[in-house]
Amino acid sequence: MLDIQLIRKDLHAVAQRLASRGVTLDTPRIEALEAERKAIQTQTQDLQARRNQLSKQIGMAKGKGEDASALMAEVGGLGDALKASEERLAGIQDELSALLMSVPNLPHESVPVGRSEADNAVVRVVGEPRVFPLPARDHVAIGEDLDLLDFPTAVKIASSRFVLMRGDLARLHRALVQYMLDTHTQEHGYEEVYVPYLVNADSLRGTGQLPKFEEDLFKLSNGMYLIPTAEVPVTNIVRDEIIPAENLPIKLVAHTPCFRSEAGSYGKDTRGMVRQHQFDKVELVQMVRPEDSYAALEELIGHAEAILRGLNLPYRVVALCTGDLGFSSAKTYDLEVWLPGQDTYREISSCSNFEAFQARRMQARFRTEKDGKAGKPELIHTLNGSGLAVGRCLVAVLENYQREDGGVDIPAVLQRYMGGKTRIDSAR
RNA sequence: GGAGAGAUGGCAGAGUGGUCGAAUGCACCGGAUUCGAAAUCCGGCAUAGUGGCAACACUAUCGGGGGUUCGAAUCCCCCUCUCUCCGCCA
Repeated sequence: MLDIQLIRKDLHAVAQRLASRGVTLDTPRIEALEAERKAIQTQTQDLQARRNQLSKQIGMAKGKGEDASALMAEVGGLGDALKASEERLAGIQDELSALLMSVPNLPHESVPVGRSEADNAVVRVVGEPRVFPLPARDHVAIGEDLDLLDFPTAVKIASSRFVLMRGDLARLHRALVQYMLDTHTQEHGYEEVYVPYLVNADSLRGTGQLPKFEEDLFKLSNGMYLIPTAEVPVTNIVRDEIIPAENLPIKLVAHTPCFRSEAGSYGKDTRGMVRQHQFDKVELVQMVRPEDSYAALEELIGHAEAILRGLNLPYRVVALCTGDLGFSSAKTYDLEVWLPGQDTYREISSCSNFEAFQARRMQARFRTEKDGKAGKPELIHTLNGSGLAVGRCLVAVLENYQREDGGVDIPAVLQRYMGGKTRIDSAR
């Protein structure tokens, strides 16, 4: 959510910045609503003040045993006008807040201006794609030939866009999780948290998935939702909290499954485990002071990169352009890993600075002390990034570490989580 | 799942229709006292919003939502959560 004060003060500048992401703000509607809100709110409050004053007089008169019927008649005359005024005000405020909740964040000034993915800026390229003597196979062929990757059975059990992994592949998946968690907790200073995988609507509103993106979520019959990312439960830890300034920054890491309905993505990435209804992710979340958030974003993308460097996977860092930014983000870097089987870079992590956008929705604040005096609560800045998407990372390992004999080498950093194994061989 | 009790300021806890945004205590902040501290005394101490250059004024908020009333922390309805007991359970 944007700052309503900013919208009141500088509506056209806000509209201009939103235009760079391809969003049109209905400025005449907002201006009209604001003007009416101002008039009606003042009128309502005046009427309420009058009612309160008269009611108090009635109380005093009755206390003294005096007749209060004249006063009661006067305040009775206020009733209809007050009720109408209050209802009108509530209507305007509902409309304004609905409008405000559906407005995306403003892009940071450093974000490249552009309309689509094609306009994103490559920030750096790390590692060189390995050259294979034969055309590289994709992870589906590799995994199925090893008898460790099974889509048909997953379809039988659940539906399309689910996967079943067996044996060493399932273990390699777990090894990736362990490696990521250990690296982030032991080397990057994150605290590991275990969180609910079901969340309520308030939490989803807090991080920005609701109200606009309900169709992307799995909703349960009790009104709760399966989490689409650990960002939701982890970031909402600080919802409605006032954090002592000395506790910042807060750096949390969580491993969770993620559930996405993938509505509207029919036909995209139908082969393999790149786009699934259920996948695991290790998620990094930071809550920081506003002045520190852009430094924290650089740190965050570095932490995600460290995993790929440790696995010796080629990748590149991309700065999303204004038109490609997510709803809540002010600035996003994507991490794209090289997939030899697809002969392309594919997104494996997304690191974003939301500035105060989520914090304002969540009322997540911190309190500073100035000269020993408690200062006013101020909104924190929130960030998060995948560190990394586990399923896609597994795909990258399979495709980059494939052997000509059909086996897969196990990256050196994962071998300790694989009981010392150095390669996965066919069971056949 | 069944039965009962409860939710009030940072904490504890009063308040059951009227000058209640809310007694009192603790905690916290400022001052007095002190060489300094403790103790004591005095004062302050919620959040959000609206109008205003400002001083300030007004409005809303006693778990959440709705209702009754001139007036609701207080009465009524719905919901959520917490606690106790029973049942079930990894």
